[in-house]
Amino acid sequence: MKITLKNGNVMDFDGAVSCAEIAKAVSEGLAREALVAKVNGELKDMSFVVEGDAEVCFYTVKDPEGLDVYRHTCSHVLAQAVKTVYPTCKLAIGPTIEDGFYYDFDFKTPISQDDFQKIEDEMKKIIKSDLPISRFELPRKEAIAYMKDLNESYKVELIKELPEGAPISFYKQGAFVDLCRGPHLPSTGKIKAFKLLSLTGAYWRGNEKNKMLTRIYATAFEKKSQLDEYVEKLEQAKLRDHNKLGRDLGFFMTSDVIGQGLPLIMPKGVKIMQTLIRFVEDEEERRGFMPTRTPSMAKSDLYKISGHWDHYRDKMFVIGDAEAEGEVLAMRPMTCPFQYQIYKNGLKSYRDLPQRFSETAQLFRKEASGEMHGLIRVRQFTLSDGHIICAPEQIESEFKGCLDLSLYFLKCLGMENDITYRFSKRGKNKAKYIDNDKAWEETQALMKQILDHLGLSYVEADDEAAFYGPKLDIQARNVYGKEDTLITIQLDFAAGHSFGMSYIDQNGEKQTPFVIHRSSIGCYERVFAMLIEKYAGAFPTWIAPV
RNA sequence: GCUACUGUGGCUCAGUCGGUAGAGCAGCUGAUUCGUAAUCAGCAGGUCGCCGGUUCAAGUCCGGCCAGUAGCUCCA
Repeated sequence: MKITLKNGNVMDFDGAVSCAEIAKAVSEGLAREALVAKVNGELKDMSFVVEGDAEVCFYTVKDPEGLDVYRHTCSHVLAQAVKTVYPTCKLAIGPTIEDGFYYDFDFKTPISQDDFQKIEDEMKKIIKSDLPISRFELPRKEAIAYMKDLNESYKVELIKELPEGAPISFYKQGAFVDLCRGPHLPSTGKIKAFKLLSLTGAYWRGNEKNKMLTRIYATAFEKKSQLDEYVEKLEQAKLRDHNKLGRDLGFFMTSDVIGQGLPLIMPKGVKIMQTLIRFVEDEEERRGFMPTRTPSMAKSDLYKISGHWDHYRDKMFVIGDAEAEGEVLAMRPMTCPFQYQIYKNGLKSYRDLPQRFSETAQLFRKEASGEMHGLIRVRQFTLSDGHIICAPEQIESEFKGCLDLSLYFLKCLGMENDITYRFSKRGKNKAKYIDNDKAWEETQALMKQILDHLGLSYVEADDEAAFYGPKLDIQARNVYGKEDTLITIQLDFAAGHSFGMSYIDQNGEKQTPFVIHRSSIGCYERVFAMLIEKYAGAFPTWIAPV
């Protein structure tokens, strides 16, 4: 049978051979270095036996595929070590992630980072023993019984949800067996450099209704020097962290008695934010936006029309008691419904459209207590918000105008190359969104069409839309590589109808306009944070048009 | 909200088995006058996050709360 290698060479074998044997036939070096093989497009263990003609290529720890398998095996070593030290704990899942891997455990008694040394020592023993790793499959019934015997209830749950007919594979190293699709390294001794990084909580299957498990984050590299470099990189990132640097430089502070998510911007910080805000407002005006100044709170009546009362109430600061005072006000989480009132003040002709409103506003959102972070996630924030009320045929050009404006600001800030686009759509849980299937489908299709016309490369994300429409998020990464949204452009298909907005078209007929909800800067505090990190606190003379 | 951790002078941190606070840097004063960040001497500076409990005695033990960090969930 013929084996075609990556370089095009074809090798002949008599009958079935394992990937390891093929590698050995190529060279001793490859046999030593290869960690995993791709056979006809599928990643396989080195022990996988090829039974017919096939295309085979090998990966070492220097390849992304190899490094991924290397880290995944390391997560099994972690699991084995934890099971050895804490035999009563249960295993959940242990995938690789960017820059490392994690494993989720359900411990009988909580552990702390002080226990890391013990676990790392045990991992070193497992690696030193160079345990061979072997794969085996079991039929569903036996697989479930097997994991039940081991009291691994999470694994039982996982097996039960595997599709009918899918192979149920296990990997065994020494006395330790774990349910896993694989592939894995040939033996534990291949791992050279690893480190446990942090200990956190994580819900089983990412659902907050489920039990909170204990997650150990870790990473592994080919060489100790690369590991040290990575740890050093993390240390360096900490020095640029806006939450440290911004406080050190006197840009902002927080106070126990003021509250979570309510940073105080200090004089030096205000100067920078103020310069930025003035620049943005001037540019908006230049591009035909009309400024408004609307209240920071309104009666619940307004939010009932907009849908916030039904879809967003748990995120709002509600003031007053309806029964005692007969009136309930709420701090605004968005400016939308306020500006619509201004549009509605007077009859509009098609000649008036598009109407572009802008406002630098303070918004208030009751974020859950654990979600606040420096200037990135706060309960009161400032944004240059705005709405474009237009005729349907104007949507595309207006959308493009919004994007142009946003990109202009980012360019002035030197961030034009730092951003990514995210097209956020409605998800399966329809209860979270305004109920109108047809409008959702149409609006999402329209938005996709606009994005494609613009030639944007974007990631599509389900179940991340605003409750009233799909959105384009313009995101940037913080110093740790975590993405956050800086600017959004949303299509609000329902606002025209729900607020009774209208205009008279050329035929003298009453029409419902379309609404684009957009921000020039989605959150000045967050942009400020990103700038502190980007420029390590040493701001260039960027607050000048380019 | 959930899990884990943290909270001592402006900053970085000590504080052992409970015996009512300590260092370095910064600051101030003086000396020195050039020391590749940080020369020498002296001085000053603390409701030990807050509230309560145990105790003869709490920074230290226990409970509650507040705030911060990592992550989960959520999100601009």
